[in-house]
Amino acid sequence: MEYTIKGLADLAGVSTRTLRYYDEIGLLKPKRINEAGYRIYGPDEVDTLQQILFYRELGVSLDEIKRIITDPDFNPEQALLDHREKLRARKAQIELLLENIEKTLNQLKGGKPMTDQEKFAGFKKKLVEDNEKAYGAEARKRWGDDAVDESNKKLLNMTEEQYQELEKLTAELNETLKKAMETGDPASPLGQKTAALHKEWLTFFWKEYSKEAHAGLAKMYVADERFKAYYDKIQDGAAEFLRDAIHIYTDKTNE
Amino acid sequence: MEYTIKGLADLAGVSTRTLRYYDEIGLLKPKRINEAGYRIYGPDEVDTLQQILFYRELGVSLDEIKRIITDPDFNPEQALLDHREKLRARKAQIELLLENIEKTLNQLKGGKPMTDQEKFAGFKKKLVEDNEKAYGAEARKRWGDDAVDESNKKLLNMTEEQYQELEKLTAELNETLKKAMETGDPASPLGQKTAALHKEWLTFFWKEYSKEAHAGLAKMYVADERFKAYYDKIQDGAAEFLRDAIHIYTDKTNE
DNA sequence: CCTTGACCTTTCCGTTACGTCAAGGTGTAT
DNA sequence: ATACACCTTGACGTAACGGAAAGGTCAAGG
Repeated sequence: MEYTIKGLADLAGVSTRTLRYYDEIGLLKPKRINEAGYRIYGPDEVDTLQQILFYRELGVSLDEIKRIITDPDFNPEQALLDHREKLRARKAQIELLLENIEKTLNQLKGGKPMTDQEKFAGFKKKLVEDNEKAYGAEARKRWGDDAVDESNKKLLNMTEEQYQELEKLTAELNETLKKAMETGDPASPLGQKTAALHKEWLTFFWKEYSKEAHAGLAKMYVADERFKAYYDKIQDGAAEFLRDAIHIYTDKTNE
Repeated sequence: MEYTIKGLADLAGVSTRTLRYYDEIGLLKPKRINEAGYRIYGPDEVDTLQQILFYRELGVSLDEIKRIITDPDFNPEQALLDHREKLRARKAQIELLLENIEKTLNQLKGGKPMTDQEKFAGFKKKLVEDNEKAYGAEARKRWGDDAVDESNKKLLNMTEEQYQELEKLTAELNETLKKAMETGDPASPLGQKTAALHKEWLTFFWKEYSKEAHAGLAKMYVADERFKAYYDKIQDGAAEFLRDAIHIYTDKTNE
């Protein structure tokens, strides 16, 4: 099937100006030009336009799209799989915004107030994209740790200030844990200060604190390899020490 | 809570440049300017920015947003309800695109081929918006029948050509129906031609044709007030006549 | 006290992805 | 033969910022 410029434009729901522009920048050249100078598009161009629109829909710049689809290694199937992932992420974002609306409506009707943070949940589209790019170890090499940390911070929806406070608290926690381990006793004042700091640290991530959950997390610190490795890097046996300290801490405040 | 420009920017996930621009165009003025000339934002500005971002997310121009939120009749709750509707529509559009991807992937793997129309299903975002605006009888007054017809055509995902063919066919069907009714006999050649034309007309909307479904639709034409009114406007009793003609037609080709 | 470094200001030019004329050629249905 | 709906190439306009220049402000640390 062959199309004139308006035929293809109507088919795809874009303007003829758009198709001429795509021709101009070399993104989508017509299959041929007829005697009268008209642009004639064929089946291949139809499929390419479909791919272009998928990328455009996802906010990729035309320049980038051109780079991608003219790449000799371009794999249409993989591209579609990528699109699917992105679209699912976008769907999730919309669901976040819908939740946000429900909360805001609730607040308007005299329900519980929202924090300023919550008011902007779901809007950080670009940041989510950045995170996607930054995902994985390879990203750290390509953009450096700073970029990845930046992205994480944004994902956590924190202000600069809060993030710095978290960093400080993390450092203090690790420092105190190290010192406490020198005493060798999880029940010692330093050991218990570590547990208290850990509770404070947790409030950055948890909406509500409960002793049970805290104690449960402590157990997991030893059971889960990833957590264990993180704490053992500070000092060998740190995960176990922290677990014990937390258990004593949560038991103590229980009575 | 008060924020400096970067504080609010970080909170909302926008750039400071964006906030300065919003100030410049009068969309979001800071609560006050301090002695040093710094922009200081308060709680009201936080809430306004949230509303702005909702509208922006939905593709409303900043000019339009300004008009909306400075309107003395502006109702924040109604606005949120509107946002919710739009977001749900967008979610539906994404689901359409996801279906499109599945189909395209299936075709790549040697599954059944897609029509060129299908390849662009889900992309007509602007057209869907237009349709939303054009929805309801009031819209016909405001934009005229042409605009609404245009929108309908696009929604049906037809090319200009196909649409013209449909219009022609519709006219021919109505014409033939009128003439056939003069004979008074649904079984007459003209009556049967009407039924045949109706079948052809149906293929514009149905993916697959079956005599049973066709006969069923004919019954509905009489039972459903809306359909009955449409055909009776052509001539009184037209719905019944067409139903009978179709029943004879589908019975005949049955044997 | 003085210097850093992260903030803040205004001004101005650049960019992307087209929309919108303008001025003219083409194709075909009546 | 004349509409009328197509097509062409310029060329200018636009929205919503990004980014750089040139400079003022402020809290923290040596």
